[in-house]
Amino acid sequence: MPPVPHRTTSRILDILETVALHPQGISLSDIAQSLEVPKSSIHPLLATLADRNYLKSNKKEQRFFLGENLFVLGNKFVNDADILDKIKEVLLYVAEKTSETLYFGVLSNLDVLYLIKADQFSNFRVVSNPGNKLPAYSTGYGKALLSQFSAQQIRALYPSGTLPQITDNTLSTVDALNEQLEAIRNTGFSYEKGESTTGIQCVAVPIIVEGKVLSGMSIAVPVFRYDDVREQEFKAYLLEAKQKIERIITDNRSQWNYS
Amino acid sequence: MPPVPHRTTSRILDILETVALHPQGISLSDIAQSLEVPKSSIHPLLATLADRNYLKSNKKEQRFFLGENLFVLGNKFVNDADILDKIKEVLLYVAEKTSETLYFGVLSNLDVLYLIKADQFSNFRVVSNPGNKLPAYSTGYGKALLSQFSAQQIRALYPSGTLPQITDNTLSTVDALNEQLEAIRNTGFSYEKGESTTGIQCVAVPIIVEGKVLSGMSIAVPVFRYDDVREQEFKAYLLEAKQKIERIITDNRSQWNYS
DNA sequence: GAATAGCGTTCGTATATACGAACATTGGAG
DNA sequence: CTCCAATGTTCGTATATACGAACGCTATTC
Repeated sequence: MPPVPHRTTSRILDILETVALHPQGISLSDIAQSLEVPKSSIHPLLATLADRNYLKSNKKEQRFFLGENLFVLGNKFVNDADILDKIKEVLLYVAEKTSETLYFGVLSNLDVLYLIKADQFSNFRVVSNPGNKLPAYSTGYGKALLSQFSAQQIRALYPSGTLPQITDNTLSTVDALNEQLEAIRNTGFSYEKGESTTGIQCVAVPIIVEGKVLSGMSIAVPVFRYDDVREQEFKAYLLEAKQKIERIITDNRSQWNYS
Repeated sequence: MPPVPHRTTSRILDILETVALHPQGISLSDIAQSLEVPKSSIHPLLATLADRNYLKSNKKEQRFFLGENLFVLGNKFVNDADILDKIKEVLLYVAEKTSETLYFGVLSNLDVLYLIKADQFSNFRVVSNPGNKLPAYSTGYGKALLSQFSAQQIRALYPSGTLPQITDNTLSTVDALNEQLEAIRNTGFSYEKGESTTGIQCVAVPIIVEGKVLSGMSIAVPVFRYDDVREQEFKAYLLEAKQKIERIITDNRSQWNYS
């Protein structure tokens, strides 16, 4: 933590995030207005970011887009170490056995960040849906990740006591969340029923290494393919995969820089 | 172009790129030494980048790594529009038909940037992954992309007249490159024989929309699976895919912000 | 266990940068 | 065709920031 956050650095990150929020492009003036800073203050920053290909400027339409070098950096984050490849193999195995979709990710502040998605059909290695974030309390593996915190800590993380709704089924209160987290700590399994995407149910487990919840994994299933029998099957595969992955992480501890 | 490049912005990008070059982590002092700036100058920048999760600091080992939010931004670059998904489908079709690996990418300065890779098997050790860059002159589709420039322009882009070697087979002179580019302009096909990865041959085509070379696509094949008969087959599939992709781009012109 | 070498951290001041206002340019409306 | 309302751009000065040196901390070495 700096004495105060470095202003220019914060602004550059704000700029990138603002541009990211506008896939159709955004003008210098709109960025300035959105950040509540003078146009002239961010003008040189934008010019440099564009010059270095971290932003792309469409000069005709006077709009800025994200630049290719962000893609390059973003991929370096996951591609350098092969530990994620090994984990993906485990996920693919379960995806093939169950014909359902597996997710693997970590906690990023109060959001879950999808690092890997594995399903039967799109098993080529393009960073696609990974990279998305969702509020942790609204997803199966998000709740698995939150289970590392005590009820008291959870209350401190969500001081308002209420949780913004994503769907009709999203948990709405911190008390309800804490109740589920307690169950997760006791049983080792986390459940989600259409709380982030209507029509999708999940079972999830936390990945725990040396007593710490490092990441989580979930299997996502359309409601119409979900029943009690299959749930038992999913849980068995999840447990098997969990152990494999915890072993992989233990054996490659130095490569784990994701949480 | 700014009056002069904005110093702080440049430094932040330099920091990120320096950290990216050190997957095993790098200390504040080493970053400072590498950029030839005082430690105290970048200290607040690093603290802010880490605080915002664009860098991750391992405080025990005093090392910095790339942070998850770079992954988030990098994925926004490709995920927002579904145009790349559509192109991916075309590549996957050819990958299945030929059982070989397809690449799709764009020019980024003098490098080729891999945007999509499509192959049948996910766990194969691969030439390159999306997000990687290679010198354009050393790859099949890189040469396809360079074919949009005249011999004179190419000489201006590589003023030394010589090309750094990647493998034993990399083209070594700009004259040799220009000779091949002329052939590409005439035939529409670009060839590579182990010039970036020993043992891999490529055939590639440029993707041309409204007279402009926007991107390129290649099929990468181990030498031992490559022969004249298959080459004809590859070229037929590439032509078919090229037309499909050019159509996709034409129909989704507004989504194309990649080059 | 003392000494050392490396690291991150702090702080006052020289210096680069951010700001606001005025200017320039473009596209669209009347 | 003219005007207007956007946009991006420039420039001098107030201001935040970068610098260098000194400090403190930790871990390794002898």
